[in-house]
Amino acid sequence: MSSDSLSLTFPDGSVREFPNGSTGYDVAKSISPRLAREALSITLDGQIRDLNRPITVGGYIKINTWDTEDGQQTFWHSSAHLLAEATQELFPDVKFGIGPPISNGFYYDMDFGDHKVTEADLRKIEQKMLELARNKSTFDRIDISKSDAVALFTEKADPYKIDLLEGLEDGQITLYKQGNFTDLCRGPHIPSTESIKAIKLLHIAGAYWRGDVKSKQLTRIYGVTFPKKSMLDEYLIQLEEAKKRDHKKLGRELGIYIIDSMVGKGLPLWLPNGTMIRRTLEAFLRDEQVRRGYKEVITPHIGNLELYKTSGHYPYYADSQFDPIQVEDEHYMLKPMNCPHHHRIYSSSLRSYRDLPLRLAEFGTVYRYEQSGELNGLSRVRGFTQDDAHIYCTHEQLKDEIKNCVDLTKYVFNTFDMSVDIRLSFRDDKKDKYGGDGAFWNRAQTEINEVADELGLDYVIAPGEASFYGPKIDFIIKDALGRKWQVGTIQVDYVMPERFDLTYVGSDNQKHRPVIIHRAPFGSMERFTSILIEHFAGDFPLWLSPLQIMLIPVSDQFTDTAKEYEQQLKEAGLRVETDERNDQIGAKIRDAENRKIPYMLIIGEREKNEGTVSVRRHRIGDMGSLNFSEFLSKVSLEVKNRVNPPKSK
RNA sequence: GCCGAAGUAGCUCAGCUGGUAGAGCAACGCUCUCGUAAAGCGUAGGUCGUCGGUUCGAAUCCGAUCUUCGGCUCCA
Repeated sequence: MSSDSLSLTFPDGSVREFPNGSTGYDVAKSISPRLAREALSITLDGQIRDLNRPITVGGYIKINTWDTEDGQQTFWHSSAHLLAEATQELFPDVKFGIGPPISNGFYYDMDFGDHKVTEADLRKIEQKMLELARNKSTFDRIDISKSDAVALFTEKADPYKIDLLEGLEDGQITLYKQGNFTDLCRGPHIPSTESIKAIKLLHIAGAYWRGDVKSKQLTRIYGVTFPKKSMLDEYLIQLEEAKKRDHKKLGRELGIYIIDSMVGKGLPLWLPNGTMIRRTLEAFLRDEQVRRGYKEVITPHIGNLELYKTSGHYPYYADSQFDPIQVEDEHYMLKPMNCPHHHRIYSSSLRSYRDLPLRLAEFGTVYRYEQSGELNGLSRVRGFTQDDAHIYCTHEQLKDEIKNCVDLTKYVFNTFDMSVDIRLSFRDDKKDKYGGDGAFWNRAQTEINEVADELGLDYVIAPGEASFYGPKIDFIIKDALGRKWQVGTIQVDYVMPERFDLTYVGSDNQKHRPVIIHRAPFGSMERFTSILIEHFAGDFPLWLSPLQIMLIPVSDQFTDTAKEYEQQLKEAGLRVETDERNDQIGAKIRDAENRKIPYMLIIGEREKNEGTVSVRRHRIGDMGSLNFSEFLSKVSLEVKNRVNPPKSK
């Protein structure tokens, strides 16, 4: 290959030669004029680059249009610059922080001085952005020396940019300029503001500079942009749909839980319907755990402060615990976790290697002080119940036990057809964040990694996300609004056995240290329930639904027949009610549909005579008539198999 | 905790620049005895989150406070 030409490999595997110095635009144009028109950037060997930047080295190339994630990121990154330009026009004294693209749009952190940004400001900035976009300004890349860059931002009196520059090396500093706005930026950007056709600034938030609470709090403006107006409309409709699934809204409408200000912030009260769901979930997991050799225990809601000094949780997590309670001469803590209690159960008798693994499980309620601004419905609370268990095992048993935990966790999520992301949370190099011996840590991380590979898990490794006593496998799920929540977790712990001096007698008649696995498939019953509400949009599978069947007599002369069926269904273990109200059936059906009751049985003259029921399925509609006994066996099977609700729409 | 926004009937919301509150649904009562997403009529329900201030007069303006929501920070 001569230096005058470039060899580019395309996603379909084809390889083509281009003159050295060709731009992404040239390449796109050689494929089709339409692609050239729609291209936003290219990805060359995994790196996103400007469309109009000359390519000097060959490699794997992708042309990024709006339809690709890389294309959207480029688009939104440029949109952040447009937001900054518009803001600068309207508020010339504003200082700029950072403005990256995010998974659904972009933001820019800015220092508005004494000005408080309002909704009205957002609308004005939006208008200015649209106006500037129509100028069709190009995004121009400028290579600059560090000293020139410092001089430029000193002149602009932009302290945050100068702060950023301090962390950068000379020789790799670039600026991007569009219209009258120049920003320190590594890029890349779309060719011109022209393609930004629809803009919505969504909300204002405070954000600390560099994420540090001690730094100045800047004003963050979130926005989203699209190349077509219709896409924005569609996006806004989607947002509305997501809000309809919000567990805080459905939680109230379906009588699942309330948060009462007199009881306290972050302290949910489970209503009868919610309690039914939760108890059913607990029974589901309890049965599965019994099958897998767990023993259930019960421990109190408080514990002596000494317990948490021994574990190291106190004062390590003092900031997120409720203050100790003084009783006579002693101090007690509302328990922030269940482990220490379980460790003491382990210690309560001499353990032989023949006793291991010992798997102690508890639906244990814990209390943590969460900052008030962080509380959120059932997702983030101050008192919650973990489906906790601690597995005490020998080192030889560890990997199999981790596998069993992964298997159980996956079984749980599969039951609900939920997709989860798996994260291996390891430690980073901030040593004081973690307890225990470094050698134990390395061993535990290696073992977790090996298990994940042996099971063929699809995972990402997250340094710095470990707990203080050990690395973990975390299961992460997204809520209706795309926010991520950690649900299940599996943690390997070599630290607590040391701190609590846990031992077992081995076959060699010597004392040995067990290893502990902490695990919770649901994580927290509160959070998991919130995720379930949003996952099913309130349409729970039959086995979980608080009320499974509503009997609807056509008029009150059929109420007796309905009540007979109600009795038989109850005896079969189903949750049933008869709607005896003096309403027309249309109204009763509508009411049952709104309450998201899985089955409605309509009973009138015909059914009474034939011994049948007319079956209506929530969201599906009339399913015709069945003999009562046929219906009973159908629903019994549906409960037994934990069938997920039919998907429509 | 910090930044921003919002609190009017059980729920969803109206109430313009100050003249002491209004609708729909739900609830309750009566009538209708009804066939797959809303029958008709009527009744009751609010010291407008709370406290203070301005004013002849405050749901409306100002301050404080509480709660909730969206973020930030934190998360064993």
